Amino acid sequence: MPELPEVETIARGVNERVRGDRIVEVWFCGHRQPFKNLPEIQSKGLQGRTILAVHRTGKHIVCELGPANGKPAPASGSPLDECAIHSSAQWIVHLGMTGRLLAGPPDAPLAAHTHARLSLASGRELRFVDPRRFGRLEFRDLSGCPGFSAAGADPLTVTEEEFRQLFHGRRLPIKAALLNQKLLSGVGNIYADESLFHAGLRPRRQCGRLTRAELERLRLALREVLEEAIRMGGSSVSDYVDANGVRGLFQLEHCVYQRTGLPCRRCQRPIRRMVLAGRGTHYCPHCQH
DNA sequence: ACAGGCTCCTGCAGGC
DNA sequence: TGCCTGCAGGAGCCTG
Repeated sequence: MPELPEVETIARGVNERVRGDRIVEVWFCGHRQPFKNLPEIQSKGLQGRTILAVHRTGKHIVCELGPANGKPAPASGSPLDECAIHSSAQWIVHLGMTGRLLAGPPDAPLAAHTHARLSLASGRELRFVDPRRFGRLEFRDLSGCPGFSAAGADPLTVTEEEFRQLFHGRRLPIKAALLNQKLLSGVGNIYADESLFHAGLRPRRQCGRLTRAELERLRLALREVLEEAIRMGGSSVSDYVDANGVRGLFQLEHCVYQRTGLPCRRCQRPIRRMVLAGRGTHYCPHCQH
């Protein structure tokens, strides 16, 4: 399931391949599910636009687009901020659990559950594939509404003070809070479990009762785990692949996630599993307090 | 306002 | 072997 590191990896890969390319033709399959606004609106909106840049915001992939039938993209290498200023529309992709965004040759075999195909002027094709259809696609014309921004703080850049404020006075378990995208954008089940292990905190701890030192340990653990996972191209559990269709390696580094009954990498005692906030939750009862 | 539970959806694993 | 059931989960919605 794609979380921040997987989405970051995909966004970087797609950006390298399609930046500066122009959308020539759009094909959507008829399923209602993945479209936040109507496929006809998205199709019409996307056609003829140049992809200025592709980047990650929370768990969303944002394609910054130039004006309809407008000028070609700015020279490559120009900073993203500059592109964002000139961006006149966005295509926002959320991968849900099983979504893939692939940039490849048009004659690549068509995967089952392909919901969108964007033909590009270079001859490449950008495809959105999503078997479980939890993913979402949205087109935004920025002349009519503001650009997309994640609801929560980015766990890679959130400061100590901001982080503390997010959890202050809340009574829900820290694991549930980490999964709440309105607080932090980008953390999902894998990295919530892994960061709580590295911070030595039990997932059920009430967030309002964590000490200042514990919260800071968690913030740093979260950042370290996410940055390391990005370096390794993400975690490939389920069927995650990057923009090239290549699997990540961070699943080999997991300390608790999906390691129920296996020995803890630190104390050798068995990892336990429970259900919390409706999610499978993995922890070491000896190393986490 | 907040917290918890249900729902969507499909592929896969396990049991019989 | 083949069928059936249960489980996995992000996020929006509903309820208490």
